[in-house]
Parts: sequence; C-alpha cells; structure tokens
Amino acid sequence: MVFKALSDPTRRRVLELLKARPMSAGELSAHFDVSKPTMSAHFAVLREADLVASEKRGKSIVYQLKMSVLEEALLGFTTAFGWELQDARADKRNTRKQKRVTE
Amino acid sequence: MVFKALSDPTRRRVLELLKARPMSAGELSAHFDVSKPTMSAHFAVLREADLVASEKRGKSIVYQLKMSVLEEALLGFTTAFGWELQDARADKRNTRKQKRVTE
DNA sequence: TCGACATTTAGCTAATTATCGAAATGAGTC
DNA sequence: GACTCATTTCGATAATTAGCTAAATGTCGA
Repeated sequence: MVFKALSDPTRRRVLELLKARPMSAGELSAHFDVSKPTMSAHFAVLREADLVASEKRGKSIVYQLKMSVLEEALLGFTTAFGWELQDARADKRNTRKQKRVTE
Repeated sequence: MVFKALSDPTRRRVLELLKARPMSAGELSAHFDVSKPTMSAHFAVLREADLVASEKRGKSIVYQLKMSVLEEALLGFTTAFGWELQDARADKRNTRKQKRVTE
C-alpha cells in the first residue's frame, strides 16, 4: 500500500517533514490547512503502509519516518526502470562499480 | 497527477511493460485480467499524467512510455529525501561529483 | 478528581475510482 | 458500401477517499 499512501500530496509532505526530524501529530498538523481528524486519517494510512512509526510521548504521539521502508518500496520501482537509487551523501569512493576513473 | 497515476498496480505494470518497447492497447490489455474498457480507462489516466504518448498506427493505437516525464517526477520526490536517481547503465566516468578516487 | 490538552474514533457527505457490458467510432479489407 | 477488428465512450454500480463536526479516549498537572 506504499504507492497508495504516496499518492496524496498531504501525505507526501508529511513524510518530507518527518525526514527532518520526528514530530508529533499536532506539530505536523500545524503545517496543513485541514482538520485534525483529517490529518489523523492521513497518519493512519501512513502507519498502515508502515511508512511511519508512532510512539506515545506524554500527551503527544510522535511520528517517525521509516526511511528504510520508503527506500525499499522506491527501490523496487526504480530498479524495474533501470535506475539506481542511492544516498546523495554516500561516499562515492570504493563503491562496487568503481573503475578506471580519470583524474 | 503522476503519483496518482502510479498508485494503481495495473498502471505501474503497464509502464513497466512499455519500458521494454512500445505496445498497442490490445497487446497491453492481453497482460491483464480486466476488460478492455477498464484498460482503456487506465491508459487515459496515464495519458493525462503525461506518462505515455499514444500514436495511431493503422487499426491500432500504440502507447509509448515517456521515460523523461517519469524520471522527472520521481527525481523531484527522491531528491527531497536525499537520494540520487541515476541510470544504472550510465558511464560513471567524468561525472560532476567525481573526485579523489583511489585505484 | 477535575480540567485542559492531544489525538483518535464515530458518523456523515461529496467526490473519485475501478470495474463492467453495451454501444459508438474509426480504420483497413473485400 | 458493408464487414471486421481495435479501441474508446457511455452509462451504471460498488468501493474507496478526503474531508468535516462532534464525541470519546487518554494523559498530565493542579
């Protein structure tokens, strides 16, 4: 259900926000112009897709992005189209495909 | 509307089939267990997302994958998550980030 | 325990979706 | 022109979706 979860722009933006750091439901909701219950429903979809983890923290519920799940799903897709997906910050030295590099 | 278009598994599979080569509506439909009108509707969604081009060829209509559109959309997303998307067959020599490679 | 706060659940609605069979369109063939 | 084939359009339906308000749940602090 990952792609279904990603089909909504609000949910994609939520994931993007969670990329920066874990955030509570309320904190996330503050970024959008829809009601809290609507946001809660979006969170539920993301949870069911296993794209986020939620943890109770006092009064709040803190959501955290599960990067590996997102990456795995995306990887399956991009690979089928002949693309490589890699961390932009990865150290390119000594990678598997390294060879005959000039300069 | 690209992500909406990608949210359906049938449509994702259609794109994958078109990755190999352009195919007619009927040829594509043969790969799926749904009616022609249903497939036609899927094609319409892909067309509206600009993910495929269609061309009349005699009796048939041939669909072709617009890789660049797909790549562009995906790139926008993956970049936001700190990933790089690149052609797996690309020649890695003399790329922008090339530097200090050992061996 | 009471009140305030954070979030979810319940119940509803309007819009969209995937699906179908039947009919319409359009191009090639006889 | 009439027939056939490929595809789409039409019209209908059941399921899903995103959205809302109001109510319920659960936690903290006084």
